[in-house]
Formats: sequence, structure tokens, C-alpha cells
Amino acid sequence: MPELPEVETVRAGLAQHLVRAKVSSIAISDARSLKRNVAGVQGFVDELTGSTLQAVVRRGKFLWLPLSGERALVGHLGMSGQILVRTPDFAPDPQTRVVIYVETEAGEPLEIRFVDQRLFGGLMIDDLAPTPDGLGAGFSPEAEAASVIPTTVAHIARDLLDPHFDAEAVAVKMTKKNSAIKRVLLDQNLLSGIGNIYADESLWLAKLHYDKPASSISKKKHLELIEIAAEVLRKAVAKGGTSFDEQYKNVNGESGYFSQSLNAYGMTGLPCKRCGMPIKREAWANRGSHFCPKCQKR
DNA sequence: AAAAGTACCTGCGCGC
DNA sequence: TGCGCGCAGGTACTTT
Repeated sequence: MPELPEVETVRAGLAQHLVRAKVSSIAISDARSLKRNVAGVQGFVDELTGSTLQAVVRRGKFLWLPLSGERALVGHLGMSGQILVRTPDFAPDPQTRVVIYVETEAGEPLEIRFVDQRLFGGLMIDDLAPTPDGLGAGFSPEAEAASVIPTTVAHIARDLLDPHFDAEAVAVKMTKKNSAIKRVLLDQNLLSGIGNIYADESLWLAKLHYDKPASSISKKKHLELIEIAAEVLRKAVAKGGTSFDEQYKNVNGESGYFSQSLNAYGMTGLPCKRCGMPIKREAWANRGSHFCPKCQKR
């Protein structure tokens, strides 16, 4: 569910409260939200307790909070995850799986609540390793991102808003893909941050059909699509992301309002804002694709 | 090696 | 009212 703009909204919210906060204790009510946790629940608790959260960094849809130069708390929201920052007196949030109790730099006690309906998201503690190119690993304006990345995130490509994102190189790779253009846009190993909403939105803006083979699209058009997608992501970040229901919230439990700007996703049956033809939804690759049958020809 | 398919979960709204 | 089905913003693993 959460794509780059939603995750960035969460990152910024966490950074506001948690930089240099110290972990006091942890409560795990559902260990299924701890992923790849070879050290066990107790190992997770032991390592995190007493540690200081140094920064909040994001690459694509992944977040991590360095605990030192070598280890980090990594989080992913999956389809339905939220990370809420609450004061201790705040009412319980349904589907809270993990609570990390912290004391902020200013000495205020806060709770980081990891909430997740479907359990596709999760937290883990992981090693940090140098990035292959030696450049900053992700986005973290409050504390310049170090050039170390969690090993479990290393295979994720730089996202479209990353200052080191190489649009030219990615566009060349896209022309060589023998897959549908939408599948390529969703390939986090090639370019990260785009999910189903922003893929459909970008393709609508670029007037491309989701199932058009990427190899049949020129490099120039791929570059245009990349720039369109980056702009959509930037605008969505500015509006706090897209919220349709209770599933996506920022760290304060508030909805974003980019849904007002959507042209294709979730607009099935409504007139295309360019030509008036009803937007169509088709099942595709185990998900839905929304597009204008007139503006977006295969 | 690349590309496609499947598994992992819970809960909601819909039609019957 | 109840039940089964389809649907939901993602990723990792397996298969072809």
C-alpha cells in the first residue's frame, strides 16, 4: 500500500521526533511482525533496548534507523503497515504488533507503534554495509545519509527522488526489458519507490498502455516517463501521500490528500480527465490496472 | 539469466 | 443475517 510518498511522509514524521531518541523498552504482541529475525524475539529486544536512534533514512519504500555505524533497525510497511508516534496517554491503536518505548532527546517519553493489518510489513535489525558506489545510501536530510545500507535493502535500486538516481542509465536498461512497461516500473531492482497507484498515474500522464512491451518504447520516451513519475512522486510527497481508507496514515494518524489529484487509479467508470472516455480497470499480474482505453493504446 | 507465477496475511464490501 | 468471493497501496521465494 504505502509507496514512496507515503513512506517519505512517515520518514519525515519519525525524524521530527526520534533523532537521538533512546530506546527504553519494547513490547512485542505479534512476533510475526519481526522479519528475518534469526536472533529471536529476545535477541531483538536485547539489542534494541538502550540503543540510540541516530537518524531516519529511506530508500524507495524501505526505512532504516541506524543504531550505530554497523547496525540499523529496518522497517517496511508492506501493504497495510503504519508507524505511529504516540504519547503514552494516547488511546491504544488497533492491530498494534510492536511498541518501541523511547525517550526523545528533549526527555519526552513517546511510543513508536508498529501497526499492521496484513502482516506483510515488518521490522528487523540488520548489518549496515558500504554501498557499492560509496555514495549516500538513501534519503535523510536531517542527518546526511551515510554510505552504508542494510544488507537486506542493498538489492533495492535507488529511487526516483534519490540525488544519485541515474535516469539516463535506467532508461537504457528499460529499453532492454522484455516485459510490460508497468511491470518494469514496479521492478524495485531497477528503480524503486513506485507501486500500483503511482504506476497507473504515471502511465496515464505519459499516455502509455500498461501492457506495452518496454522494449518497444524509445529511450527518449522512457526518460520522459521517468521524469513524469518523479514529478508525480514529488507532488504526492508534498500532499502527504495518498489515503483511501484507514490503512494509510502518517505518524500522527492523519490521512494524506493526494487522492484528490488521482487521474486513473481507483477511477474506474469515471470520465478520463483528458478525453471523457470512462476509465477502465483490468486484472493484470495479480492486481488491478486503471487506464483510459482511448488515451492509452497498447 | 530473466521473466512470470505463487505464497505470505487480515478484513472489507459485495452479491446471493 | 450469513457466507463465499474478490479485492486491497508489496515483497520474497520458486518455477519456467
